[in-house]
Amino acid sequence: MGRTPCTEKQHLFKGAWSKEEDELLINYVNRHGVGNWSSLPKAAGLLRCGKSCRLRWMNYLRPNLKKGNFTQEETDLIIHQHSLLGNKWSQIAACLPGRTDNEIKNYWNTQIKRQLYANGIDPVTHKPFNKETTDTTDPPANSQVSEVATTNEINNNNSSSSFTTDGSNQIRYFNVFLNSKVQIRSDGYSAGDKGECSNNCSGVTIEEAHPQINLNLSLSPPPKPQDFCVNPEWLQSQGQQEERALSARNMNVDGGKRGLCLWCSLGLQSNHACSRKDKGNSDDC
DNA sequence: AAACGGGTCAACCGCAAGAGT
DNA sequence: CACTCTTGCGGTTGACCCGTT
Repeated sequence: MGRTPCTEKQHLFKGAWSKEEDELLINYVNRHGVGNWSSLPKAAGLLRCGKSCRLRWMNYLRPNLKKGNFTQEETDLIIHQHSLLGNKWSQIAACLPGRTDNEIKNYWNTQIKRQLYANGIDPVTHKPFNKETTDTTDPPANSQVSEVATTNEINNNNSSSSFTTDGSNQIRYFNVFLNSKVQIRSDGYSAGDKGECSNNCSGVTIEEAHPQINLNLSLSPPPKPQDFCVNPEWLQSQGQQEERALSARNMNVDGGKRGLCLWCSLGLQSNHACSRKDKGNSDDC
């Protein structure tokens, strides 16, 4: 006997939530907390399936949700985390307090992905498109992009001059993200609803704590991806260090203005987040 | 002003994993 | 061990918005 899909249950609403439904759900959760989602609708007087209630609460109604456009730091962090985790939206969301997996997924699919494509970067592998490989959804396992060095390679050499660069934006992209060490939480992964991940990053790098983890950007997920996440402030400081290092070595590989955000450094000034309503976060651009 | 098309995002669907019985 | 139930996740859909023609 199969389970009856909640959508097939009679007398249950679907579609957009009304203000009254929202209030019923909020009032119930405020009084009783989140317990059993399957029994919650009936107890709260809602004609919705538990799944729908949970989704509404998690993605829209729960407190401390951040509304509005993504900041440049958040965007950078999403791309970086995606390069490590792939489409593990919930894990990426855990590193961005107040953001939901659904929100991040939408943002990725509607904006980031398109911009990466436009700039010749495969959003799946985070590598430049291989000229011989047009199927980006399933690149050959042994495909290599000669210009790309792994994080380990870069860190071992401690210099971004270790791989060939013609000063392209793509190389700049990899300098930014591959040189960013990844922090591992000391208390394990427990971000969940509170989005507390970024507050608890310990500052231990993957190389130090998990030397077996392959940081090469690829389709393959890391052995235990939920174990690491990036502190935005720390990532930003790493980016500043990178800028200083490049300056000291006279290696401003983007060939342009210093202090550029990722999008500008990729040559995406015309249509990236800086030109959005939240551009106050990216004055440097 | 209306039609059209592209972008955005809330919500749904199916699946998988884990817990409970 | 087998089955059901619940929860959570990722992919997809469709309504809505907005700019363009």
